[in-house]
Amino acid sequence: MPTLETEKPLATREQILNAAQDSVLSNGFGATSIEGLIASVGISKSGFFYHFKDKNELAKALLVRYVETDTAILEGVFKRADELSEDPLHSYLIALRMLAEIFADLPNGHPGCVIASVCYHERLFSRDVLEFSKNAVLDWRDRFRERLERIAEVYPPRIDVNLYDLADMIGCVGDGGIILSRVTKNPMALPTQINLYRDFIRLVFAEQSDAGKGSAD
Amino acid sequence: MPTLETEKPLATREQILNAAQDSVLSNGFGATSIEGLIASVGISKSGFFYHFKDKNELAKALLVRYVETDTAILEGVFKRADELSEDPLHSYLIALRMLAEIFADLPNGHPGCVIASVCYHERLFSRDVLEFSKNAVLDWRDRFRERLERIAEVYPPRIDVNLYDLADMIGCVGDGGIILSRVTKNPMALPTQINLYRDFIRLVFAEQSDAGKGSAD
DNA sequence: TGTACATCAGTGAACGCGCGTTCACTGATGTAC
DNA sequence: TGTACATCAGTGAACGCGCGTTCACTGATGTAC
Repeated sequence: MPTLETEKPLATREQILNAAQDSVLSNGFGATSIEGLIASVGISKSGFFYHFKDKNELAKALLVRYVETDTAILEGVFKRADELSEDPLHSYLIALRMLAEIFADLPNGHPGCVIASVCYHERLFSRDVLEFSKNAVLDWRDRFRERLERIAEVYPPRIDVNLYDLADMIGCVGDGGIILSRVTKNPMALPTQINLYRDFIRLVFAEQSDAGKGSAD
Repeated sequence: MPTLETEKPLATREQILNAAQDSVLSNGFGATSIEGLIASVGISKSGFFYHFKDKNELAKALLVRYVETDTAILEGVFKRADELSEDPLHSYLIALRMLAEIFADLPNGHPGCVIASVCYHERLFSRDVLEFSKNAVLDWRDRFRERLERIAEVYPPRIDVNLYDLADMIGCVGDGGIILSRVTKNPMALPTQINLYRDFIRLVFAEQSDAGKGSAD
């Protein structure tokens, strides 16, 4: 009586990363001990060092995995938004709404941003880890900025605004929203703030005097 | 030949807190060792324990001091802004500009937010520390919200917006801006984001059809 | 003014535990011929 | 198909260092009478 083939074995390395991310985001990297991780995963200490040559290698792997996951989520959201509307502003607003909904649907709220955690432990990590972190942020900025440029071509901005900064702002509101959610223990704070950024975008680009073309909502 | 009386002795306790804040914001609390602190301050380990009964007491003192300082800065900014304009929107916009300038003038950028650091180490701290942190955020929200209410009475908001959320947003943009500044190593990212929030406020409340009363800038 | 005591701001030595890391080893599975 | 070797995914024991904390003590200053 064989069970379904869809059961996931969940590789040991992945289990370690899950336990590590949970601990790093709630205890900090310095208070995340290998001893604690192996206890929660159920392997020996040598088992850990088979997967990661040292603790710094664990941090790097954690960061890489987080950035890859987040980038994939972002790409997915933009792809679906583009399928729903060809208008760049429409699509951008839909994507933001989707992001807010994804975070609102997480049962315990957003688990925390590994990039933010790394930046508050910066003296612990090597230059390449910090560079990777920076490049991820610049990549996300570029993805948003490129869409904002396309919007600005169709909808001239109502105020003089730098599109790089406006692209950065979603990351700021996101990271700040996560902190606000955690501190106030209110998971909805993050999606609420994302929707507020969305309102800002609408005010900057839409609802011009040509009201005939319909709401962008 | 006595030196000026204005020379500050800088109490040992204050020196410890300065060294601790620097380390906590750049290494994290777990990787901040008492051994390291006493080395940089130049006292013995027992000297440290004379001032703080344990490491958690240090965290609490750090948080309390940070919140008090930040609250004082905020109160000062609002007070000066109120002296410069009686109009609630004007005053709010002036205060935001001042905040952005204060951060822009810090030579190495904002040192980091202790509240944010605490929230990314939450499992390390006792309930009262987390409560204190939460209350500080709720207090700041209230200070901004109360001003936004007064603005909304004079300038009906152009969009349907929750003033609590709009008050929270400055904190989010601030915390997110600090992270952006650190990750991209660009101290100007934080003041730039604050000015972007300021643009949002202007779009929400000002530049209504009654253009006769002059720019709010 | 002198003396007794209290408080302040620490020192110095010792404690045991847990940490990250290393090393020699192993049993199961995969591959070459 | 059998045998030899390589790789994978770990185990178990030991290491020394640094950590937070405790304890008995101290010299300088402040206060009571």
